[in-house]
Amino acid sequence: MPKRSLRPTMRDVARLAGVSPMTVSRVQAGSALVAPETRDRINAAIAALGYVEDKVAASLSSRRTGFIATIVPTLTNSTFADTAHGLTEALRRSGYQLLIGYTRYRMSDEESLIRTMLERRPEAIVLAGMSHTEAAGTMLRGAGIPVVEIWDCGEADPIGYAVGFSNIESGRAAARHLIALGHRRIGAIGPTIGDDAHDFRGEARLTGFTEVLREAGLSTDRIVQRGDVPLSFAGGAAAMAHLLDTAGPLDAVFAISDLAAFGALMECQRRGIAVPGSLSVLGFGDFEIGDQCVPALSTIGIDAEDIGRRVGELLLRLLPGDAGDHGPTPTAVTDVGFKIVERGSTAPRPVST
Amino acid sequence: MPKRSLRPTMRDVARLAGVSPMTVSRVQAGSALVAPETRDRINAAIAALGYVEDKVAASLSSRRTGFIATIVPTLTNSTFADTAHGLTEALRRSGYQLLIGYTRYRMSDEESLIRTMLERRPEAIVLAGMSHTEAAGTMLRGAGIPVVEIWDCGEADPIGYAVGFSNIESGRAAARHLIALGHRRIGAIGPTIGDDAHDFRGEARLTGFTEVLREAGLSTDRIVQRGDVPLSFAGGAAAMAHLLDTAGPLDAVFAISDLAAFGALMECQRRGIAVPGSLSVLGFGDFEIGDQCVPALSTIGIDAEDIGRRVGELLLRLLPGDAGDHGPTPTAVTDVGFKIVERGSTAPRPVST
DNA sequence: TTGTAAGCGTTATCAC
DNA sequence: GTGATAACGCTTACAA
Repeated sequence: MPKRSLRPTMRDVARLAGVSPMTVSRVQAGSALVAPETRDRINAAIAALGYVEDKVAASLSSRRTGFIATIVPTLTNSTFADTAHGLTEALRRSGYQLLIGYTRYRMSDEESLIRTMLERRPEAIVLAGMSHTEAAGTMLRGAGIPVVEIWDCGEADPIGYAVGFSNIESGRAAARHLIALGHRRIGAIGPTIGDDAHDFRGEARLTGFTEVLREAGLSTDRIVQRGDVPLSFAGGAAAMAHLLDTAGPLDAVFAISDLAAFGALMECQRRGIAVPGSLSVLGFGDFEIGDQCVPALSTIGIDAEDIGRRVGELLLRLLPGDAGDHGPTPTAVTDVGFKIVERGSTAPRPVST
Repeated sequence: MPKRSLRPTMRDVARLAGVSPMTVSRVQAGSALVAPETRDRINAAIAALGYVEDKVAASLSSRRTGFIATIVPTLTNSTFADTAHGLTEALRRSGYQLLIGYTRYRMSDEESLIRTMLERRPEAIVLAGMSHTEAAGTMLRGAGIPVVEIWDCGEADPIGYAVGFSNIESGRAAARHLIALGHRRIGAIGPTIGDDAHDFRGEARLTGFTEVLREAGLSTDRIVQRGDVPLSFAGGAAAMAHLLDTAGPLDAVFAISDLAAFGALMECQRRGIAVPGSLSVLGFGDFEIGDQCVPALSTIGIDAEDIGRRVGELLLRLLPGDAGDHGPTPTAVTDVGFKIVERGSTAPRPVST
């Protein structure tokens, strides 16, 4: 029997207002079935005591925590932060609370995070990617709540729902675009494939890219995978340096992330290599930096915030809400697509050369 | 009386293992006071049923939620994401869970977020800045849990603890640095001061900067505050364009964030203005991008991740932990300081001119 | 080493 | 409109 709480409880409020706890509970829940005077008296008591509802107890009793578990690879990358932002905004007025965790791109972290989050009894779980450990898959399937996999779709069946795009297809599109510009000696930059740490989506993009190069009869020798997951500025610059030092003449380079592409761009700048004059650089993700740098970065555009927003709308329809009718049953897969954003870092291959 | 849960409870595990729920609870808590065989039997039952502990109930009963509430202005900015990361890492093995919320730099959002988070009964609350609404201050003081204000310190007394640095002093240091390089016609870039949306820390930096300019007898007319909070790439570029268009000759510019400084740098590049040849640019924050761009950005360095780490260590000492001795009582204020990082975007004023 | 009893602060349910 | 009662699934405190 723990020592009595320092904070006022609903009982304290009820006592002060001269009603039963149940009536206070009704006021908290915004029920209209309370007499206006009673409500005022209760609100006065709440203010007087500085009462703050205990949602832990409320959650246990009502069996609704209002938590949405969200698991992403990293927070440090604006992409997933944007998605979390979109999700938060979509959920803003609904009273749901995001429970955010990140995996550092490690499957083992993801697995333990899923368990930890499930212990908090979220009403839904949102996580990046379609690849999980076996134990993770079992937990997700047995969780009894909506599961939404994001940032990828099209290749495999989702556990529950999926909101994303085809990473493989986006990689293929990148390759086709560079080929269409007349480039032939094409390179690509991706991260090292680790044991536990994986950027599955970046790898899928590289896979699609490689496929198209091969189909076009072009060499895939200029595809480098080096640097820690996730590849950032410095990793992109280092990979570019490696390409430049060892791969011979080069027409164009695709990086699996704008961060790496920007690093590559800066490496070119440092070496006095004209972009796009003598080398085209194509990024991925449409990060804000690509729009601002000089030259502006051509990229494959993904609307990260929109992914979050759509997940929020999906959840609002899936979860029992006070809004009543939630429309038709949602489809399992939402493909938000991608688009090629042509800016200043890509150009047709010069006629001479 | 809600419908019986679909998930197995501790009772189910206990029944299957032929023990009382209390013994299962002990196993979950990692108590050594359980016979090895009993433990094995219970773990087998847990695995067989796919039992996942209900921390909602555990929290209510034990009065320990394991939540640390964390409120930052934005997640989209790598700075606060880094701090959250540092905090998470410091807390990783302790079993505490971050409850992250962001205010969009709005005091009203902060206030409602504090209330929402307090309802979840966190064991500590961490939030950016020392400025809060009156109601927020009241809630924080009455919360009965450790309060840690971060990213600023030195000017006011913290509610509980503070981990940060003096933003005013950092602005002063920025001005002194540019003056010491010989610059006289000095500008600065900050965001618009909104009604509800405030970047108090950025404003404080600008205040310190302005003070020193004034003390040195230099004009403060080149200090522009425009663009939405928080100032990012595009805002910095626009402010730089404005300065260049209207402020006449300019020796150097300080931006209250590296993001804005990078935008300013790119604007110069677009206009063919040599940096640092004819204009020095100084940023703030030591974001990764400043280290990678060309020219590399001189900046005021703050170790964002370290702030989070220190908060985590502070909390570990403050909170009742299984570790027993937590060392001496922590001091109220931890100043992590800042340092001037000289890179390629600043240079002494050319002798001629 | 294990079990019993009571209760954490709220809400569902049903009676008044 | 309002209240009494019984949970929600777990842990504290103490007994055995």
